[in-house]
Amino acid sequence: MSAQHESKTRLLDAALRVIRTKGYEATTVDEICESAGLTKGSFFHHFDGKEDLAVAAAKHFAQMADGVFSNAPYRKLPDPVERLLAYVDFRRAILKRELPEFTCLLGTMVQETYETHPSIRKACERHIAEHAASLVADIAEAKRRHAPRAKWTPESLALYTQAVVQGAFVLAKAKHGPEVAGECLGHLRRYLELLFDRPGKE
Amino acid sequence: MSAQHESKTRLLDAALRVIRTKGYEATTVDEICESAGLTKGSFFHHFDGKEDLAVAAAKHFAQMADGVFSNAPYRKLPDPVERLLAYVDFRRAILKRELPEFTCLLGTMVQETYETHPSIRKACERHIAEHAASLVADIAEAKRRHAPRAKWTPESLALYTQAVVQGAFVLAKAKHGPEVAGECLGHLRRYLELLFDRPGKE
DNA sequence: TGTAATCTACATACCAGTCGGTATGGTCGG
DNA sequence: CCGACCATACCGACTGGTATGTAGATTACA
Repeated sequence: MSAQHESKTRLLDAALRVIRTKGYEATTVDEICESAGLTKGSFFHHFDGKEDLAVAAAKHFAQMADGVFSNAPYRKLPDPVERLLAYVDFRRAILKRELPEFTCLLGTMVQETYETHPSIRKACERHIAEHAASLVADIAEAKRRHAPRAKWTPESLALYTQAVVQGAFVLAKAKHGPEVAGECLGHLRRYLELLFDRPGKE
Repeated sequence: MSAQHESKTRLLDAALRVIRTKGYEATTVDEICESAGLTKGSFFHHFDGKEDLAVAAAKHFAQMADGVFSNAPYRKLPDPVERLLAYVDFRRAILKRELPEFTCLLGTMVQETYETHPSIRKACERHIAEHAASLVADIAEAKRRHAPRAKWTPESLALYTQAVVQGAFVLAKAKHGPEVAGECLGHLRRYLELLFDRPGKE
């Protein structure tokens, strides 16, 4: 069980690396195999094909991300607003690495496949929605305390944070550097401070 | 001059349609030719290759978008804050059409090509930056009037609006519908209202 | 000894780009 | 006005390379 899973995991890890760098359509099965140190025979033993791999890679990516965020130290903060702001700060801190290491596989793949590969699109949709949902409880609690009569819903604000993150990645890729993404997250933080009556430092 | 340009324009228009639907790597030259009602001979007469086409398509898209925004009626509003909010509303109004008709060619292409096709990446970067720059004057004036001491720069806020737009498109593709994008633009509008001391309707 | 995992070599299809050729329309000497 | 010439636009069959996926043999292990 461990050996087989290790190979499958190696292929999935390789898929993350390559697809995040070149996109889904431009990555070849051969390249993933080479990057994983395996051959095509092994690949097609574990996956039905490239599309099946993409769906599995989306899940793999989501599990990895979920591990990172749910174990992050800021999760222990007692106040929901603090946790929310710390989430943004945490995302910002991640931007130090290389572009393919901090950008989102789901956003990358869905842009290419939303009309042509429904199964990939649905996988990306689901995992993005799940990550957004993991913010809803904190947002709902923060709203109850600081903006109970506001018209927006916690769900829409959670999705908005994801839109900012995805858009920040697009701009970072365009500018070939993470700085612009950091500034975007700064604006997102300011918005949250304003919504929840934090007298930001101006 | 007109006949030749018409063919080239037909190819560029076709490229916009196809690439916005399937992404850059998945679109084939043959498909663009067919969609334009021309043949490969004509294609390679007008463009050096697929990459050259992508750069030209980025410019073509930017020119088209520039025409839409600079001629939009809201541009005549006297107050810079009003113009800025109306820009967001205008973007929201555009979301009625089909996904490939309102999403951004530049954001789509740059996600795929940022590491592999520097010339395309640079074209996307430039045209996104130019569009953002077209908002800076209004933002700067609004800031001078309503938030002169705020720490953020007009340039960073302009880029932030583009990040939200790009991110909204990514989510719209994931959910296969424009509604979520509209809600994201609603949050963006609220942020601008808060920054410029508009007492939003809550 | 049988099953899952992996390998090598291959088949099949497709795609970017090429190439020789045709059509059109303008220019210029006579 | 005529006809030789030329440049630009366009055509479509072909090529070389590459991609996904297949098949059958081999290994590892239970």
